[in-house]
Formats: sequence, C-alpha cells, structure tokens
Amino acid sequence: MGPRSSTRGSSSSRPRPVGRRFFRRPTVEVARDLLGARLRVDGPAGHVEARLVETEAYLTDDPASHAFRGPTRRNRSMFGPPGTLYVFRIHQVVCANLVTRPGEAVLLRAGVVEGMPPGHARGPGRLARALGLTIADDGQGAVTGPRVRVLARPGPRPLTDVGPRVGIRRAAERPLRFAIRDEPAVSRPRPLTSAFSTRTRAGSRSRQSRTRRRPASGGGRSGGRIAGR
DNA sequence: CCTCGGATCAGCT
DNA sequence: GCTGATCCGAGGA
Repeated sequence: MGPRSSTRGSSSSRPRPVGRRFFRRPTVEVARDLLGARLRVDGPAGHVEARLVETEAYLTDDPASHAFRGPTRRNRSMFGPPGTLYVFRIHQVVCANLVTRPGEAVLLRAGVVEGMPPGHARGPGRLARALGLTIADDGQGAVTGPRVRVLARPGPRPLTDVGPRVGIRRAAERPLRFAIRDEPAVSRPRPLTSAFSTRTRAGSRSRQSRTRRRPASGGGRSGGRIAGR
C-alpha cells in the first residue's frame, strides 16, 4: 500500500537539520526554539522522529544543573561542543539533553513521536526511550554525529508556557521549563504559566521531607538556600 | 572506603 | 496525591 514515492526532491517544506549555530546561543532561547522542532534518531530499524513539545533549561549558575560543580566524568558531555548530546541515567531511566554553551544544556522533556499515540513520550525518560536513545549516545553530536539530528521547526514559534522545572530540589523556583501551550502531550499542563500565582506553598514540601532524613549535624548546605519560603 | 540523594516513573491509597 | 524501586555518581572521611 505504500506508493513508493522516492521523489523526495520535490519536497518543498522538508525541514532541514539545524547547524551548530542553532545551539551556540543563550540556553533559554534554544530551549524555546526546540519547541516544535523535531528530533530524528537513526537506528538499525530505520529512524524515529519526535516533535518536541516540552523542554527545560539548565544553566551554569544553576545549582540544579549536573554541571554546576564543574566537569566530572559523568557530565563531561555538557562541556562538549554546541549540539552535543548529554545523556544520563537516573533510577535506571535514561534522559537526554542537547548542549548549548559549555556547561549548559536543554533537557528534552516530552515529545510526540511519529507513529505512536500522543502522550507516549511524556516525560524525559519515556521520550528518550521512545527515540531509542541510550547511554551510548552520550557525547555524540546532533550536528556532526552519525545518529541524531534536530530538524528546525517549520513555522513560527508556538505560544509557549513557562514555569518551574520538574523533579528538582535546588533552584526549584526558576522559570526554566517551556512547553507548547495547549499541547496535550506535555507532562504537566498545570504549573506552567502560573509563575505569577500568588499561592504560597507553605505546606507542599512533602516531597522534600520524604527523602532520606538529613543528619541533624549542623544544619545542611551553606549559602544554597532554596528561596525564602 | 562509606553515605547520600537523585533533571524518573509506575503503582497504590 | 504519595511512596518505593533501584543503582550509580559524587563527595566526604
């Protein structure tokens, strides 16, 4: 049933891969311009493509960033050239970033994968897995590498919601999460755009208190206060 | 060496 | 909405 139209030369609006300049920009700009763009991963069984709908920025002055304390073996990809993939594993789950400037990157949080139901790739772990990305892709380039490309968003920048990032404790209040507005495949529609909410979260620290108890020695981190709440 | 805690997710109350 | 799974990197002693 597939009319094998190898006439790809006539494709008028075929998106083209972005170059390194795309990534060598302020990380927040890249995070926003990745919305609506597509990530293509070539594998043995063909290629998988996802339209990105949700991203997060991680910066150098950002205690939530894996690169905050400088290069280590694990995060060294974050100091690679713009467009480098930083793939890490947490709780046996793989997540993928694209490096912008040294020590900064954009976490790919959700997308709509071609041929899969919407919402299948909701969350960074699910997205990376749906794309077939593994820890072996860490350090590879999305510009010059063999496997991954970013295809520029064809149209104008979509309406974007901004809000706090998900799943972090430090710098949890910074509005560095971006998502396409009214996009059902976003992991959590609600907290976005509510950055101006006046609601205080006096009692919503259950997550924090749930984690392993800190020893009562001395009072914990110095200088790294999490906002003033 | 040991300890801590996590850029998550699935599953249960 | 909250908890456990599960393992490894990072950091301190």
